[in-house]
Amino acid sequence: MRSEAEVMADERVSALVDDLIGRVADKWTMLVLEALEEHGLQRFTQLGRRVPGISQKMLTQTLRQMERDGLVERTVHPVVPPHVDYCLTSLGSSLSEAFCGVWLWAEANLRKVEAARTAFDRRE
Amino acid sequence: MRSEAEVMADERVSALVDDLIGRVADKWTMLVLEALEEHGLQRFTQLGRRVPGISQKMLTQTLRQMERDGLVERTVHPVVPPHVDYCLTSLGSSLSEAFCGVWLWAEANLRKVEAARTAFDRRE
DNA sequence: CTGGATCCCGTTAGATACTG
DNA sequence: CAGTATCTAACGGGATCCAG
Repeated sequence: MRSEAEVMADERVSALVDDLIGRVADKWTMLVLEALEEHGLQRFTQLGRRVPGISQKMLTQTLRQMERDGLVERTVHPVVPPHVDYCLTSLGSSLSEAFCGVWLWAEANLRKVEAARTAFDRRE
Repeated sequence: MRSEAEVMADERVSALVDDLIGRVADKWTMLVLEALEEHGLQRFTQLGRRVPGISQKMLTQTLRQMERDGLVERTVHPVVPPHVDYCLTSLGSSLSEAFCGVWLWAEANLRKVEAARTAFDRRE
């Protein structure tokens, strides 16, 4: 049988996991992750073009967070004009791989979701 | 070779996929999905307890959206006091399965992320 | 009493302009 | 080029209110 301490430890851990999921299951994080995975090392502005709809602010913020979480490596080249590039760490790569299933799901089930939406809206 | 029309169609599709990812890669959606997958059919309030930190407002909103997208089925029993329960559709189940890799990743790499964070914060 | 809608408020995202 | 600053608009949380 499991001790009370073990149960409490598990609860703390799953709270942390939920927290991490909350961080990582974010629209921009996923999209940036995908852009970095697909096109490899690239610069800030390139990356921005690869993630349609993102603002520079959210791009900066998302990249900072991903860097802090160890998903992305940021390299500053001390030149003028400034040159900064980003690439996935192995941790970031592994997350991207984990997200692969979601991408496939989205591609495969896009039509079903659209159908469900129109059916739902009609029902209103 | 691919016609211009095909390329444009692909771009529209990938925009739609990005959009769908944006909807589905949401903290609360993922957490609700997981709670429904793990505990099966359940009522509004139960579900709320299973997703720690969610407000009733976001629970309602998330469930409505998931219902509209065909991920969740909502059943109202016309009794007093009201009884409403929710369960995953097969589409919802398949998404939950697709997310499975992310959950495993989060559990497996929690420590690495924490380490990366403290290292990053120390560097400041 | 449950499920959920509404209102108010603080936080956050987005657009634009500006800087080293 | 790669951000930061600023403003506004939208969103999330909490309390309250309502219908069955």
